[in-house]
Amino acid sequence: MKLEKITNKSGRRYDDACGTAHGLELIGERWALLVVRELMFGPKRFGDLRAGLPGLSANVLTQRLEGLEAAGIVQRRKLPPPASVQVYGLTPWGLEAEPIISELGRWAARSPKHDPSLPLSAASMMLSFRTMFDAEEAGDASMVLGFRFGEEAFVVTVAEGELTARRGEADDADVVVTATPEQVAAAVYVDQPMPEGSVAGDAAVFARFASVFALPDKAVIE
Amino acid sequence: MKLEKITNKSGRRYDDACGTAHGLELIGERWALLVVRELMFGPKRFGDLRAGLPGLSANVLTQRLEGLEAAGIVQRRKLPPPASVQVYGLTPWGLEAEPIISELGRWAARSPKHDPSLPLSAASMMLSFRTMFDAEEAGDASMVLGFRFGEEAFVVTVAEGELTARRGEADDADVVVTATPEQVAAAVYVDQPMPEGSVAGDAAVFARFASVFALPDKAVIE
DNA sequence: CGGCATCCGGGAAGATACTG
DNA sequence: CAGTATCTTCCCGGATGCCG
Repeated sequence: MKLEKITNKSGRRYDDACGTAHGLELIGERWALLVVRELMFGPKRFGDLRAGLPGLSANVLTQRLEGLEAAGIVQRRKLPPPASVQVYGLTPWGLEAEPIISELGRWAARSPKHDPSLPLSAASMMLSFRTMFDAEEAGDASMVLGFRFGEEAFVVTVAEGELTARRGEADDADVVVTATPEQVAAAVYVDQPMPEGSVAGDAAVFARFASVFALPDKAVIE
Repeated sequence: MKLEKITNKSGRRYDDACGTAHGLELIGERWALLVVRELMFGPKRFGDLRAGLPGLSANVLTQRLEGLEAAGIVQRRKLPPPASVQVYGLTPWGLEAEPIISELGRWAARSPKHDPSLPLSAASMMLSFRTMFDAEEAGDASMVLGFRFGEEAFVVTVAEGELTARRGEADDADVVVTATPEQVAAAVYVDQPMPEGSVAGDAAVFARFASVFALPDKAVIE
């Protein structure tokens, strides 16, 4: 009694002209936006993506990458020899999805149910700097920090009320932090001390840096 | 040989401290963000929600509303007699999700695959005004428009480079439009003429109004 | 090892019918 | 009108295995 259900090419559409609905068709599937998040600081390999997204299985990651590539958000490239490795990177348009991630993160951080003690990827940590930076509080502070999370290194610059964060080694940093993303989050957002020896250089700079971030107040529901 | 899979109360978490990941747990399920969108201009009844979301079945809507209520995003209220009707409305925090919807919509409108000829709800149309308003283009224009989509009526005001849109009857409007959301979208975004008799009042005002919106350029992928 | 196909169990989404 | 009950379909997540 199978009714032939002529599958209309992809049964699960919203059929809605609204841009938001179309956005959900593009990046609304489970894990999709987090894959984009992981690529926000540059291309990554399949395995490195998995490392930043515990719980995401290989077959689902393959599906998401296929979908994102078909949508024009992700591009697979082959690094030139001698690397000759396949990597996945965002297209310029994909890169412009950052405000979505930021707004969603800023809003959700106010949830009473948000648990900041869970694991955190390096990309999340760096993006949260951009999202939670308080230009007012920073004033005219000027500093360069290096962060090293295992293999991944980042440079964060604060100057003229602006914060920039990018992948890369810090050559002229005031302070270099070698730790886990979770430890940095605890120090910056919950004012916990960093482990011994994890902060190399001017510790006062790191303390000042930590002071220019603040989690938003929790939303009051009733 | 079943391995006891101690189901941790809700098998599908992201286990990620990132605010974005938590946001996806709150409003990342299918349809959830669109339900929030439909409530952006005020509380609605169950059936009216369905009307704005064709394709969403009753049982799924029930699940979404339960989830959103548990998360503190939606509140069910009972209107005072003689209405005595149950409605669903956003909490103050839920209302603050609008930037997420806007950013997602603005970004997705640049997708090469976006099809603006699909059906459109009244709430989507009104939100798109807020999202796509070009203050620069508006200059010092000042006008009041009324929109009527079947039962729903809205007032849109442009003044001092700002646009406001809210539910309500337009008493002092320069022009009142009675049409479908799709027809308005075609007129505003694709410069098509409105049907005969759908624009009551100063037609020049509506023309000027339509000129202060523009769809963003399509993203170039390669 | 990285990338991807395949099989399977569980659960969410979708359609329809039914109830107060 | 506002949901609930039920059934089917499909997606997600885990395991395994193939191939470069």
